[in-house]
Amino acid sequence: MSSSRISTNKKTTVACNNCSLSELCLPRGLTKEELTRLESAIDKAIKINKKDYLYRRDDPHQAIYAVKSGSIKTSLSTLDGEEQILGFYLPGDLVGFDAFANSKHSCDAQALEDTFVCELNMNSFHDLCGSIASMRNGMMRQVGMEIGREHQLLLTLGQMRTEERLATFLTGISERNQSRGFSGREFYLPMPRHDLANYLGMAVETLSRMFSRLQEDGIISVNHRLIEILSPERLKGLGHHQCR
Amino acid sequence: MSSSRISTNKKTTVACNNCSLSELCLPRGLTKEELTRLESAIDKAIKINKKDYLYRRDDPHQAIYAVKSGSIKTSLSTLDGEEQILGFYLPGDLVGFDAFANSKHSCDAQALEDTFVCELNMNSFHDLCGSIASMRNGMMRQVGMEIGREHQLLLTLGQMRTEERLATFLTGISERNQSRGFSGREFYLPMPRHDLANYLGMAVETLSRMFSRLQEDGIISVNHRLIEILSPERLKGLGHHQCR
DNA sequence: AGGAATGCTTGACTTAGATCAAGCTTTACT
DNA sequence: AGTAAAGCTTGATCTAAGTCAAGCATTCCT
Repeated sequence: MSSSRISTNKKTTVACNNCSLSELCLPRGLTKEELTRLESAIDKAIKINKKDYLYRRDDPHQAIYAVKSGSIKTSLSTLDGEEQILGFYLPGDLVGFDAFANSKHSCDAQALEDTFVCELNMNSFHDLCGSIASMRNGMMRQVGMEIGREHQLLLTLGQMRTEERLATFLTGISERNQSRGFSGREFYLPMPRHDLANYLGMAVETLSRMFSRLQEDGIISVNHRLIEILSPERLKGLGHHQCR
Repeated sequence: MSSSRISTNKKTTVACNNCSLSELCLPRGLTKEELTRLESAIDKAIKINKKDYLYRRDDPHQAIYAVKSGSIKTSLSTLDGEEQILGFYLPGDLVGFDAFANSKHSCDAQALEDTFVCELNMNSFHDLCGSIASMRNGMMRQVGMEIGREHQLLLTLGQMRTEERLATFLTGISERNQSRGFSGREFYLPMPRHDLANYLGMAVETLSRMFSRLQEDGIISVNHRLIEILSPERLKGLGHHQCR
């Protein structure tokens, strides 16, 4: 009813160097001139409404996206109507590398809540990667981190029992939030139980039971999507399968 | 005893344009001059003995490797001595992208059998990516394919029952062999049951039972590691969770 | 060639987690 | 505001797959 605010795909004027995420999503060591080039190539603060798709499988690869606020999930859908969630992308994360193989996206990317992204279109991407070495390296690093995240998830799905999967996930989110300057002790999960269960390869009921268990054990406190970590040590200790 | 052949890390003189894998591992559309540059940057036919490591976690990122013959498995090891196999790399595949995140390998890469690889060291890699656009694009495509493979495995581990996992795996190997000009009907699996079971997230015993089941159903014929696919259609039909 | 170790298969039994079912709470819609 | 629809939790039951155990086949080593 209120809303004089235009809220769909409207560019705003937040400059990259004022953006709190610049240190996360931009490669370091650009010259002033290079930074200007990068900035001018980026479309800023595009809004994706909750449940809308940032892109869908088979869409042409138009851009790489940086999540500024909100969150995105990527997933594969199967012919029989099931889905497998591949990743959750939070502020500071880059999305869109799945289309590198053949210039078409190979999965869906959907907003879990109203989300703002910055967008670097692929033409500019190619230009910048061609002419700026640190840009190329920064992107390689990002792709490598993406591969690393997926390896971690494979380990989770392949080796861990359900309780350990959840414990590892929560520890990961906590540490991630902390490293971004948010609270690692208390945070909201942006995704519904259904999505988290799918991501962690278990039934919703099992996930719910594991939340309850961790709460009964006094390790966390759960209030719907608000999680408080009471004992980070014990939570982390449940992750037996940490990488050597 | 015999062996006048030196068999360790000895360069041989197979030129890239004579290599049957060139069409697989090289980006298309290089000029003659660019191809020469690439060729001279590549160390050819380095032998990795069975069970030796091509690299280990935390090793510095020295090169990208192309499997010429033999096979490589990559894996994560956990503190409690478990491992999760992340991928099997067969002739024509590229290995080593796991070190993109921080110039150190994030997993182990071990030869399943005596294996020959070609090696493109990272200095040359950076040079070539900087100066040759099609080289850059080819590498991006390869990284994208790597991400796609991992997505597929996540779907397998997250959604499929054990029989379907094996069926999907065998169909994949079969199609891959076919597309490489080998037989899609009959082939040897390069990995022991133990490794395949780990990769597919199940116990060895379960894997063995699933092989037996598929054989009893007349879908495949199993003779240790030699697999013959009797009914590709029925095998593929067991993969309910194909991507939309 | 012989023995040890590794790899694979099959059977019997157990269990972690799925499924089914119900109720309760929060959010969304008109 | 009031109702419908999602979302979440807990309990009871069932089952796919894990574990334990044994035996045979193959490869490796001296």
